[in-house]
Amino acid sequence: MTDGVVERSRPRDRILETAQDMFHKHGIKGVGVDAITEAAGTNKMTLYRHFESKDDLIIECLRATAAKASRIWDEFEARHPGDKLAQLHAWVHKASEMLSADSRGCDMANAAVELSESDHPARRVIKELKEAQRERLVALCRDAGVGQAELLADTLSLLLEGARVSMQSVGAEGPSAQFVRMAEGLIASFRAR
Amino acid sequence: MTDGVVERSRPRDRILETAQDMFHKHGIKGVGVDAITEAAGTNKMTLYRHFESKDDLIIECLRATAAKASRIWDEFEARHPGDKLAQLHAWVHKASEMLSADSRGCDMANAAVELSESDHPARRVIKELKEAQRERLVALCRDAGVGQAELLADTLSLLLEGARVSMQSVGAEGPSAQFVRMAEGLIASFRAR
DNA sequence: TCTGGAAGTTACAGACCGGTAACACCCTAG
DNA sequence: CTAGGGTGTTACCGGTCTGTAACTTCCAGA
Repeated sequence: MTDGVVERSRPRDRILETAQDMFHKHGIKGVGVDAITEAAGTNKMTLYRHFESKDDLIIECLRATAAKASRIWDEFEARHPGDKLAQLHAWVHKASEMLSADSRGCDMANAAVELSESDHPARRVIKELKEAQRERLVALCRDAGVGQAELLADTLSLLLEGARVSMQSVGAEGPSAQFVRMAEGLIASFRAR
Repeated sequence: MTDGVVERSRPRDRILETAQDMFHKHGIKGVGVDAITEAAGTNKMTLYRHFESKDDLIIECLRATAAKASRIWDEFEARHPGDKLAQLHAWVHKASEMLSADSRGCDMANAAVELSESDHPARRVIKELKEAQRERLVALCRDAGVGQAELLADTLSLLLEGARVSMQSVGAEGPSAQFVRMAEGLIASFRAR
């Protein structure tokens, strides 16, 4: 289960899943299309029959990642229906859980770092997806009855983004280890007002 | 003054300065040694006479960047001698200033994202330099008389790291726009205890 | 003025990159 | 059974990458 996703499903799905995994682990510029297709148990021609270019594949991977994240958000609502504050705490808990489980951070943020050309087609996609996530967190904070919901959401957002990138520089014993304490403290402090 | 640093100084210095600039703007994997030497007004052989490899050059660039940052810290002490709280506020102000002036974030964090191989020689250097910066911020918070200095320092650190990476994903109008408000609010809140 | 070392020049090696052409194969729908 | 679309295979293109070899030029210090 390291790199080779060779279950029998349709080649396009295997390529997408494998590419997501490899881009995440090794970075976008650190993985060639040959390596992806080989790990997906197929070949380069099949990749280019399903995706216009590597850039196109990158974009589809980012969309797939965002869709996964969206499903996790749906779980919060399913587990704590109507209780927005509980959902916010679930968000903090889940974020911390994912920090512990994986040290390669956020695919979209990493892609934004790697794809420095300002006109790269993936950049507008990254921006769109990140903005959607931001709005969702703002809405959650607002519905949880917190004053200054935007500010709390943005602060939590920066904290998490920072934790994910700090993990990659200094490891799990660095500042990111205190993420839950920071986030819970902030929520309490904003609610107290 | 975009890329070409062709003033007459010693080739090694020109290469180092140019490489820093180009790695920062275009990413490490986005710049080849040929492009660096050309922009530095020299050639590849000269580069390899002064640096063992591209990896070695990367490491020297990171050290140079950290040295620059260290000089900025020294300015805080020079401008507000003894007044640690003023220095902390100066840190916030300077951080925000640098966020506005540049949207490519922290070279060390970016390098950690790009160089995903866990045994890359630059990784331990990044960790060392980042840990030194963390200790310096912790000391500043402690000397400023803040309770829970470590927690404040780590929170500020994650906020800034997050702001720098968020800037690259969603731009300057995103959550990072509130950095000063967040940081000042945190400092006030920690001091109130 | 002579000399030694630093720097510049050209060419190249060997690997990898994204992307394409041409063709053989297989499996399923009709 | 047959036709056709999806898939696999091989070879290739032009470009870029890090790194090296061999040679020339330049310049400062004795």
